[in-house]
Amino acid sequence: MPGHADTKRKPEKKFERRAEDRPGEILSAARTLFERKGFTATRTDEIAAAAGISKGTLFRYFADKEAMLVAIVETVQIPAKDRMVRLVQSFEPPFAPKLGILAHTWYQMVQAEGIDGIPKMIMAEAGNFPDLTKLFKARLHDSIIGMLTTLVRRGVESGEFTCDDCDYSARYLLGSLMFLGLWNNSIGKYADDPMDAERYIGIWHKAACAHLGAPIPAAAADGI
Amino acid sequence: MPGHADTKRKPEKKFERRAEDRPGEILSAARTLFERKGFTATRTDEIAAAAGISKGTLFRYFADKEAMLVAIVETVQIPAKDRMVRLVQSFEPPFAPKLGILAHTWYQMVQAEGIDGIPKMIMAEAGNFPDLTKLFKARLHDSIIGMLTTLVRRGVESGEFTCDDCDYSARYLLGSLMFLGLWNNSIGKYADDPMDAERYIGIWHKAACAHLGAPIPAAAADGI
DNA sequence: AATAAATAACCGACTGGTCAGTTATTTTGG
DNA sequence: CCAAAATAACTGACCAGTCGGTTATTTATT
Repeated sequence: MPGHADTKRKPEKKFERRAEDRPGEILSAARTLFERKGFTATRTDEIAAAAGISKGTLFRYFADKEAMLVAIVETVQIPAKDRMVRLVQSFEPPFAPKLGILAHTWYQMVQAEGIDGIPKMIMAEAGNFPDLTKLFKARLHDSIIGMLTTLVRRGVESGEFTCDDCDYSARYLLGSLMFLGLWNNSIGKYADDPMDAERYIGIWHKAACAHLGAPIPAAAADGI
Repeated sequence: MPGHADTKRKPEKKFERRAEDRPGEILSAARTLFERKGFTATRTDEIAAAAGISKGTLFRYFADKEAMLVAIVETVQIPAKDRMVRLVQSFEPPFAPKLGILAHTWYQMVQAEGIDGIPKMIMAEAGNFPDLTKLFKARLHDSIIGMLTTLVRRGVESGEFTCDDCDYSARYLLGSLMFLGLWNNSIGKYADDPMDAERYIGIWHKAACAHLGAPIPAAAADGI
């Protein structure tokens, strides 16, 4: 039946060999799915389908599912963090308004890069993937905490801030900001109660300045 | 070999019928395991073993695994929340020091009740169990946010606080406090970097007071 | 230039193991 | 003796990762 009297055979390729592009395409597909459904809930078949390849091919390029997430962290999230660190290094006093810039830039960046949901995912899967968790902590969290601690210290040295526990203040600043993404990618998302990012960050900035004893910049709640 | 000439058989009951106590025992076992390993990672066989019964019996008393978690939320977490609400209702100005009492009491309570890790669990599983997520949000989170919003409003009315966005300030206060438990039950736990609760809460209290424009009570960082 | 041989990319059915929930059977106790 | 309680063996769905076989592309040979 198929092809009956059809003499001129259209070769109709079944696939193309595009080894160069595959890893990137796989990671892009995986990132989108991880972001939307979480790590465990994302099936490797789905990643393959979204990347336009078969499941077998997936494992030509990555040892296992976890390796895909590790690659995303390493190729997207860590570079993004590095950009933030460089931005903060360029800051000069007064630092109070810079905190707002920092938060807004961070938020815009994770949105643009499609990595908004990764911290929630890592926290959710921490018990199942301790190695990944340690990677995240060592290569991302520690480095961000260091950056913030330094920023607070510089503010104290310049006389702009007061703070008697810079390390935990940095943890508090990061934590209270991270909460926005954690909430919006879990309960906020699945119980239909997302928080408005600008509004939350506005409060965060105001509270951060107050905590550090700095006068709150007039336009604290404005964009960027 | 076994039993050979042992004529006097010790009946040695295989089980007892204790329908009254089973649900509570099951929930207690489940709570401990959920707390330690998370919801998905906890096997129903483990719960049964910990409760000293067989797996089949588990499903005589609970429709499914999710029902066990729902029951824990309803019988332990919601009552605990109600106690907090009652505590807050009893507060009189000045409210600034009461915020510290609130945070410390909350922390001690969740520790004592063994429900410290539940919010992290709910967030982690939000996508897989939307009904549970909505329950948590409607019966716990909304009610806590309402309580905090009212507290902030009362402070504003009494002239102690300044705040132009009570709702999001309440969300911020709760979120930044919740982060402690989220962190310590995920990355902090599995990457060996738990935060010191007293120290974090001390910072939280100081920042909260600063944000609300209230003088920081002298002993802000002290226990209770 | 045509074709054969070699290689690397790719496919998808399959495996092995896991686990929530079910059921046939046994035990208990009034 | 019988109904409720409990057990233990079972089922069926699920899914990460594998493997034998297939196809596209490159290289070698004439």
